[in-house]
Amino acid sequence: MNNVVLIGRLTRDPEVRYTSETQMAVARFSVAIDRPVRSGGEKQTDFPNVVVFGKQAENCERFLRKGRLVGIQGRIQTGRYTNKNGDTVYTTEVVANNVEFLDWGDRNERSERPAAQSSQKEDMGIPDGFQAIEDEDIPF
Amino acid sequence: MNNVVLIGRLTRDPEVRYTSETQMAVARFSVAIDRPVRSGGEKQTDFPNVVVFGKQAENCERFLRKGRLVGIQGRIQTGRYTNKNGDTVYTTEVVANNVEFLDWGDRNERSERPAAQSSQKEDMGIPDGFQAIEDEDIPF
Amino acid sequence: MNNVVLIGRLTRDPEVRYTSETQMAVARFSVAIDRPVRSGGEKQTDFPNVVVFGKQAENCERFLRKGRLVGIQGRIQTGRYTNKNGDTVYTTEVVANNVEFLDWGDRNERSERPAAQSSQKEDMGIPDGFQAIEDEDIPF
Amino acid sequence: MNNVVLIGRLTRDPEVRYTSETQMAVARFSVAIDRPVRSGGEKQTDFPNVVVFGKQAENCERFLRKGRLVGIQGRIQTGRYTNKNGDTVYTTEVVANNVEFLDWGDRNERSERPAAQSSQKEDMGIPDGFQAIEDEDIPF
DNA sequence: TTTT
DNA sequence: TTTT
Repeated sequence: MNNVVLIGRLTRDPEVRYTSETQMAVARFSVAIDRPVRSGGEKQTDFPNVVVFGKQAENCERFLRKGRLVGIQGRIQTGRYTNKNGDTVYTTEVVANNVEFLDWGDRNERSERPAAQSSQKEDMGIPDGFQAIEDEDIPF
Repeated sequence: MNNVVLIGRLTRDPEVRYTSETQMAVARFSVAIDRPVRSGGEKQTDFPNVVVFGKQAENCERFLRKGRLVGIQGRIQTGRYTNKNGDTVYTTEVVANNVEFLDWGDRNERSERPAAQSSQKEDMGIPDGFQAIEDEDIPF
Repeated sequence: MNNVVLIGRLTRDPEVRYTSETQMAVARFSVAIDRPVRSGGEKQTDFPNVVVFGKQAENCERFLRKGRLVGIQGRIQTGRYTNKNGDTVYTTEVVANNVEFLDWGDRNERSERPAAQSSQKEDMGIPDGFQAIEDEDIPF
Repeated sequence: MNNVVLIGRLTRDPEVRYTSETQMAVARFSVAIDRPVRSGGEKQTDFPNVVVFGKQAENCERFLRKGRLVGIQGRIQTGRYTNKNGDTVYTTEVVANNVEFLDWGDRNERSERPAAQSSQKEDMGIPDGFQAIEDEDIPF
């Protein structure tokens, strides 16, 4: 069992690359999640990193921008690599199974597309406030 | 372990009553959550019932209306009672530990309060997109 | 977003039926989950109902018995039907995506199979403490 | 919303220190969680780090050992620090709200205590398969 | 590297 | 630094 649910705002636009063999999209971003404020305490925020694969990653590239609110269901994945100094770096990120777009704002849209509208969302088969996962999208 | 996370829209205004001894608020509502649409399938929706206690219930009464989008973290609670026909009715509901208001819309507001605005939210100590839980609110 | 995680013990042996057309297995059971005990309070327990489909349901039939400890990841599903008195009954159950067997005990085994052992588990391709979900098992 | 549920086995004994001012216990460990095995794929495992505070940390020190199975409910916390080379290191860990001991094994027990038994668990006020969180334990 |  |  390894189950994560997050609701937070993108700290920057998603970064998307494509795998060389299958040209599968891989989107990465981090989300800001404010911790519950203790009385008399100051605001604190966590910034978990998120990875999304496949068609969902393509939708992230099209629709998500810095500041957008998203709901994420996924799992924690750990890894490691050796950096240029030769020491081991440990990584922890959230692999998303499902990304829901929780505000369809009209600001911060990329220039190559018009603002999201109800009709457009339906054209794309994207129900309001929900984004289905397709089996063929899951590469792991 | 008994952990539930929901994101959905209120199917009606919250119903709020107060316990007789301590005058603690108890808010009840249900949320609509669309299931992921299977290709070729038709839309289906679940309607789990939600209960909230204490100060959070008071905030639900003030700020939540039918159609609002909320994020809920809580647990499943089961119970039973005997109805007027004398047969046992089994109940299942989600007891919320945390309710987050995910859209601060300007429609459907109750008449006795003005539309939520940034400054007002800060007046109330309610951070945008998050609603802290206070220890003294938890009655269970 | 509709995400549930439970850890609890089966209140009875799973009930399994098979759909008429595709002969897909459908397993049903409920689990007992003790609530955190409040100091000075008495023990209270929730009994959510769980449904499992496909190959996972078959594994539940083979390996799960009353009293076994399971971890469940799934979602809340609501429904309704009309009973023989003609009144509408509302239902809430947890549809499991993943069922993990958390104790491989040697008691309460069905007579038609020997006690679970390490070698047998490996024969069945079931890793210890984890039960993979196969895509073809998911009927919704 | 920031919600994590894990079930996994300790990769080593918990490390416990006490804060200097309040002498609050802080336990740290990581858990091994096998990923669902893809057909034809090889086993892969994640190793998220976990932190526990207060009385629950003390219980971890007493009862948990390398190899034990635990259920954890908590949240993702990120941070950073500067290492001796002067570069920034980013950290991600799971802050546990609740730790459940899922196997009360008789091996790997520390010498200063006998094997856990039903009566002893009740003596300690620890219900079987569940470990309550006390309000005064939560330091954040 | 941090969002409203 | 990795568990059964």
